[in-house]
Amino acid sequence: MKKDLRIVKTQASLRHALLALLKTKPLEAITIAELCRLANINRGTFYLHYKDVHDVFKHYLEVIVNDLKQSYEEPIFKTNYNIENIQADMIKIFHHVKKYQDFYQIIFDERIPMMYYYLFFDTVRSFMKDSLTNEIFIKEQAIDIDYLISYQTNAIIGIIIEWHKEGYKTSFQELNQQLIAILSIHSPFRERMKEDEIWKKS
Amino acid sequence: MKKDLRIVKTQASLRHALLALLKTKPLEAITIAELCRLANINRGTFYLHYKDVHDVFKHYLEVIVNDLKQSYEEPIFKTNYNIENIQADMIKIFHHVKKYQDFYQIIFDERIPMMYYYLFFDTVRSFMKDSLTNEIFIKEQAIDIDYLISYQTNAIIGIIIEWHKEGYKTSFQELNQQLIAILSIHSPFRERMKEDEIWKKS
DNA sequence: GAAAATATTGAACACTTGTACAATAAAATT
DNA sequence: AATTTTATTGTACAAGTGTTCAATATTTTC
Repeated sequence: MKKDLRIVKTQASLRHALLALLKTKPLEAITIAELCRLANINRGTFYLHYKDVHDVFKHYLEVIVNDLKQSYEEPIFKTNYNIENIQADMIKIFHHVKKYQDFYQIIFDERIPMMYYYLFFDTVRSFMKDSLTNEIFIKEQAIDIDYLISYQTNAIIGIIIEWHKEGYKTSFQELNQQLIAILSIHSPFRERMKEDEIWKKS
Repeated sequence: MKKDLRIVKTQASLRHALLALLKTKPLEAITIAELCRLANINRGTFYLHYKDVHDVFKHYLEVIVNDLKQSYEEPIFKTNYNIENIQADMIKIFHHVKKYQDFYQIIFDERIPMMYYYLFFDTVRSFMKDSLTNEIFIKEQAIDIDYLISYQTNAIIGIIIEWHKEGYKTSFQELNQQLIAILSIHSPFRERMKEDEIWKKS
């Protein structure tokens, strides 16, 4: 069985209409009615395929997220978890966000529902999980791996939030430099701990 | 000049009606029309005070956020940035979220706009800023402090997101234990770096 | 307490939303 | 090419949205 051409045509028409409208107004201002008018689709037909305008937009986010996922298929030698690998992984994310800046500006908009944030979060989180799960140092601690991964994931997204609030002015190379610098100090306690160690040894 | 009693009465009435409705249905399902019916307020009057239902809900979030802020007024000896202070600071946040779990369940709901997330983020961020700005180790590096603070802030919220997805089953004491454990390994690179250091010294 | 100021009301408007259903059109199947 | 299947349409409906305006009610000010 093949997919009904009418369905393909209807959905494509609505998606294209959404892209067109996004050039003139914010996502939250686009109504189902005007989307259907522009797409030449009966409004009743809309509800046979989508729940709301976000449902249509979600398609594009899935395309974008798949592009990000695909960039992680590249065979990087990941036997050891080190700063070069993390750097290579995270710069991909920054590059990706910059590439689709127009979309991420929508996704991080304060009027937009959290669902897009979570979709992005879950995607980045899956990469983070792949990188972390086989590390021995975690098993030594009484750490719930899920909390650790969410901690690390959201930290990275925290940088992107700051980037967003800044209007994406910083280049993604510079952003990557910032991340490396932040990771190099490891945690706010590093200096203090070092002092402690020195003190203990003296 | 004093505040008009009619305004006070109207807004209070709408706010109370919202609380009542929240016990029966999710925030996103509450319409302006039914809110006004329950509050005995003319729908036209609603628009003189609020833009939408979220605008009414925002009031409660501000009350909650102020409660969190107030808990940071407590005089804690913060001359040195160390793990005990961070522990004391962050356990407050977890305790706070648990205390207002009913609200944070709404705030982190995927259907709800990002605005609440940002309001919470900005609040936690301001605490983080106070803790970090005077640290010398930052000035040594070429780190944009804003990126570092947003990184740290969102990392903490990442734990809360995980908590939320889990249904707040974990106790906030246990959650705090997790945070301490995560912070103790500093970063995923710590073990690796240690190895490097050992290697260099041998 | 009277006058001035202003918040609230009710009614109306064009518009959107979500749903239902029979009629129609277009695709897939044979 | 004829038949079956199903997606789309047009229409209708009750409810919500956002705005306007004159009439009314309430509060503040003097």
